[in-house]
Amino acid sequence: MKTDYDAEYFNPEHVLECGQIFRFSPFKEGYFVISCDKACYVYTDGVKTVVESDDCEYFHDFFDMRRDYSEIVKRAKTHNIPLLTRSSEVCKGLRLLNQDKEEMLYSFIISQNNNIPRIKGIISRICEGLGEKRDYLGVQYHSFPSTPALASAGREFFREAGCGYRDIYLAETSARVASEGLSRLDNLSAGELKKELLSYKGIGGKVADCIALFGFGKRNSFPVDTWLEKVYKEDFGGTLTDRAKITDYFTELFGDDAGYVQQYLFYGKRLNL
DNA sequence: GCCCAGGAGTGCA
DNA sequence: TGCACTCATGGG
Repeated sequence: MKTDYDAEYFNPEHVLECGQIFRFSPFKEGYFVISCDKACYVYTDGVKTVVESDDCEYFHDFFDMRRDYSEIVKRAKTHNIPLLTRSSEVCKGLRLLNQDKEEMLYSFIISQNNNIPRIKGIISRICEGLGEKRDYLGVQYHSFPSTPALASAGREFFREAGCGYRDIYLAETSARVASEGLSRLDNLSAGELKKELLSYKGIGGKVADCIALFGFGKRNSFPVDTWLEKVYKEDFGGTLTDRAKITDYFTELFGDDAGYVQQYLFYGKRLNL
């Protein structure tokens, strides 16, 4: 099955390369994208962006197609911040994905003090070791492992997958989630959710904000990493150094658009716009 | 060899 | 509470 969308506010490169997802790779005229145990092929053909999948309904929601991004871009420009204006215009095809909670939880624990190419490699090896084999369009891939599979893998498995010192975080947190589930995180406000996420081993402020934003749809979250620290200093003239306070500054400034703005700024800074 | 990467945990004042 | 130190690992 395939579904096509207006390409103006749906650019696969912007959506995938902006750092919110780690399981995708160039494929034919576009990208092969994996989420949980599902896969799709996404590419742009002229003025249309096409999604091919066995579950187009899932990926319709995954790519956040019910939301009007022209309004988000319009509001971003009203702040008159040069980097944000440039980035939201050049990257107006960027969309925030609605990703799986558990996949985000484990993926962003791995992301701490790490670089994106290596994060992708580690996650890929974990999926190959513990996930289930799948096939779509002749491509072999593995599902993201279930929490029980992760919990029974043991610390040494994660070390061999290249996680480094984060091995213990994954072992402990997956064991905890295996025993108590994640339903305790449902129906919480963004503030309450972050507070709860901070109680897991390996989850600090920045990672909690990423999980809330990408996994729980808390679009008023604003993760501050090394790139956003640089944006804060160079493009907002900020003087604070505490990341928690910088996060507060941005969330108060951008409110319910904070998460979208954060992605425009993060990706725009990395592209040196 | 150095510095950096979508940082967080720990110990100590 | 604040702050320095440490933690694997691969790329540039």
